[in-house]
Amino acid sequence: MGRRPPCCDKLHVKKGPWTAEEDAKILAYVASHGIGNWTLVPQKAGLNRCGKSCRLRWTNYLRPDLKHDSFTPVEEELILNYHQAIGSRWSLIAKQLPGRTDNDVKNHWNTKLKKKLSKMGIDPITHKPFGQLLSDYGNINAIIPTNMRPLDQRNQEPSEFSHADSSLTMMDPYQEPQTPMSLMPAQFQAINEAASSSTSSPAASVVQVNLPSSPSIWSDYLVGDHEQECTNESDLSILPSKGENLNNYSGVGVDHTKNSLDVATTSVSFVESILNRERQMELDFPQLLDGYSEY
DNA sequence: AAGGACACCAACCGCTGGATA
DNA sequence: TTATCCAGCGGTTGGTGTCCT
Repeated sequence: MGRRPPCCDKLHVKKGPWTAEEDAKILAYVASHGIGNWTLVPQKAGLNRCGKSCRLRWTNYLRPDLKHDSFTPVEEELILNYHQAIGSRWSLIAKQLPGRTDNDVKNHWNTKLKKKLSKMGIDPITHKPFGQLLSDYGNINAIIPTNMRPLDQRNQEPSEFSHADSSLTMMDPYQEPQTPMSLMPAQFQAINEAASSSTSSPAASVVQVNLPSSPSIWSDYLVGDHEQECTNESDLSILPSKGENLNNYSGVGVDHTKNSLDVATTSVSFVESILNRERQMELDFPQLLDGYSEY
């Protein structure tokens, strides 16, 4: 690809907060012309703004279908569950929340939900308790093949930092989930398929393993709150029934017939999930790695 | 009352992939 | 096939309001 020129003359366009007058111009333009080529909008609407800036103002603030009130507990729970499942794919998550934009969801996550999880002692990236992450960290040596360790460590078996419970070191990432997520809508299959079809983020490949595996998820700590909030049928309709097999939601090319190992029911660590997943990919798709062997 | 710390969120930046000439 | 344009995306920044000392 050739070098892309700037979308507008950045030195001479206005930046910063939008005025009511500018908003009115965008609204008037969209009302009469609809949404089309945003690069032409500033010129046609009489705005001294970058077209991209106009598009963002419309999509994130002016669109008539947007909600401007605060997030409800149900919306928050959905965001948390989707984030645990597919990572920071804000646009995909926002599509499941009518009236919310990816920017809204992202901001709410960064300012509220991330901190909320941290305060509860849960890592907002992996959605696992910090204590478990620390113990899993001690097991890294145990799951790295000997020939991949630094030379000076190859004769060492699991280090002194290893978790006392050896069952954690041989976890099967495809094991059955032990605890249903309190909110996991039926649309999840679709969203997860969308996530898997995208190549822009590595999250999906990790998520499909990570999603059903943790019995210690954030919502375990919120049962009381959640039960209070979800009192009407429309809320409850999106909940999996008690004991429902959440493998239905984990989709994305995982062969759950691999659950033949009768392993402990404790969860798989984030790192283990990645390493196990990569090993499985090597077995399933050896041709994918052909090109890398030269480097 | 002042001002520093913090929280919130609108807006920007830079990158990517799809469409098209 | 290549170059270009555009929309969409996620990460980051900066302005503003609120709280606390």
